[in-house]
Amino acid sequence: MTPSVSFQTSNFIRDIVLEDLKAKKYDSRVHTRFPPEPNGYLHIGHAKSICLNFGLAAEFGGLCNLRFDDTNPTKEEIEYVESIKEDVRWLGFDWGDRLFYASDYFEQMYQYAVQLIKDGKAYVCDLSADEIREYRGTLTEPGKDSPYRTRSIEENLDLFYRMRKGEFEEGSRVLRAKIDMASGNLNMRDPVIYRILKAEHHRTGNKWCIYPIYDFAHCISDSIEGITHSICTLEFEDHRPLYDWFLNELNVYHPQQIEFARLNLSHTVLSKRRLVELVEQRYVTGWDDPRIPTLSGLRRRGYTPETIQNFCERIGVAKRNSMVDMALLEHCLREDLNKSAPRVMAVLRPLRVVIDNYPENQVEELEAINNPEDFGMGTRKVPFSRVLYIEQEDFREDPPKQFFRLAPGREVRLRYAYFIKCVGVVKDEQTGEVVELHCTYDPKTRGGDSPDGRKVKATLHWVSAAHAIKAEVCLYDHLFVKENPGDEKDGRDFKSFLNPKSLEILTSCRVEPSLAGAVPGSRYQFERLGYFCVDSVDSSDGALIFNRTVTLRDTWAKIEKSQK
RNA sequence: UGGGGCGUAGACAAAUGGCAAGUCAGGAGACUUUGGAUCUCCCAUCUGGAGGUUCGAAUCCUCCCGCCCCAGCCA
Repeated sequence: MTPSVSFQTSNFIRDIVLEDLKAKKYDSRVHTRFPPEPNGYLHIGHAKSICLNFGLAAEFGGLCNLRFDDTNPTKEEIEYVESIKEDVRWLGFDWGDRLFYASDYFEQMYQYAVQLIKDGKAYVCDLSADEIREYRGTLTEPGKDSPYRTRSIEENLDLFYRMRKGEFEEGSRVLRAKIDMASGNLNMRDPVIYRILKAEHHRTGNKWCIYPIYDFAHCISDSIEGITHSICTLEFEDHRPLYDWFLNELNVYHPQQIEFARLNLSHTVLSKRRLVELVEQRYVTGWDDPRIPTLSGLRRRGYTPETIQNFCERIGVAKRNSMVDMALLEHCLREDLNKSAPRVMAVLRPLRVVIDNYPENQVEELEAINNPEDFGMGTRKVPFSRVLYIEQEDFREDPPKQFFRLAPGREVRLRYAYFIKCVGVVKDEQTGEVVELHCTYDPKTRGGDSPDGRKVKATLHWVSAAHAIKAEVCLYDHLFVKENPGDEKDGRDFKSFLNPKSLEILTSCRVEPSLAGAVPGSRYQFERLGYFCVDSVDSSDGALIFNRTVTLRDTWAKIEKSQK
């Protein structure tokens, strides 16, 4: 449970823990938990919570439990618990032997509910769901007492027991806490704590037909596990009085609930509802589509756990609702990959180049550095020959101002190879499209330096046509064109902001031969283009498929854009 | 019109009555065999607003304004 990223700034939760430690509260223990409901895939918003909870525990020599909040059998599935475990592990955290389920505590919770009844603090209510809503009142008007509120303890005990036995229909009765129907906090107006659900639970099977509601189950689970700091998101702030009420009435160990603002990321969506919609309605290919911010999607896209941990540390933890710029996530990504990804040359949109004065059948093996940020990663050989491919966008017949790359009559460097000069342009007679370039090379510039000290303004990447491997490359862009697609004011549905260019598939790419056999999931920097990883689902030895994780910063693109 | 929160730069975010950190974005320059990386500099006379307390206020007090959450037998 050692986080590979260390903290740099303080946040209010860390401050609370520090104060508690100083005051020797909770016997100086720090024990947190990450409590997902197994009803969906984890996304980067969950990562913020995971990093916070596990990170705090690690920082202060404490413990963090993984606990599934599985109190609603109608929505939860085993598939999700497996994916959640995998994602937490992948992110870099270890819950040791502390994998728990709220359902582990169902019997204890039942006993606690009985205790509340015996103390006159809970009652069985026969009102229908609609009636309960009516009796609850509104935001500005108090509710009114249920006619069943004054049932005797004996009757309540009997009815609750029979609810458990399955004698009643779903929806016919619930157990409610007896608190205050006039409270300004709606959660305190005699909240339901048990409902009848005749559904099979993924862990307890058909043992139960009554299930506790979140508010009751969560605080008790925290209490049983000896949690010290129960960290959750802002929308539960209103539930804290209830969390405290149950634990006080039950007179049991009492953790403290602390709320923080959930993550919002620009140009994407992080709500479970919207993610489900994108997946189920096939706007994306699945939960691991590289364009969505699920952990499985980010993983397939080529993100590293370190990047995500680092990002989560940088965004901080506060109570203010905010929207983090995707550019920050991408910055963390580039920072990480720049240090670790081996460099390689790949041409996405090939333009054929013939070196007229290069011997027809000659092949040279030129030495290339694997990572200029880390010479320990060594060097490799790349083949050079008479016919090459360069990137289409690296040539302009009529170069605009500040375009330093190849143009008729202009000399540039081919990385690790030679200076070449463009001496001829072949066009398609029909379309006028440039289909081939003729160049000459200067043999004295082998390796890329000229003995006479003459300079070139650009260095291009290239591959040898005869040696390159064909590959497919998926180019990804933001899934949404709008910064906050979740803002559906004006009546626009979030899906209307989908970016039609979020995926572009290039099928005629050429990559250098060293990439033969590249293993799925491995990451590379394609020089001058960006970071790419071998797709872990669709790629194979015979047909390499790369996902573009993120582009390199592109100063030229910025200049070009400002020229328009 | 009830209850609970939150307002510091384009985006995040520190500061704990002592003179507005840091990061991203943006701008300028240096360097460069990746227009990458790296380095340097610039980017809040000011903390939603107005008053007040104080030698001193983003921090304390008062009033005002704005934004978010809550009326599931979801979590």
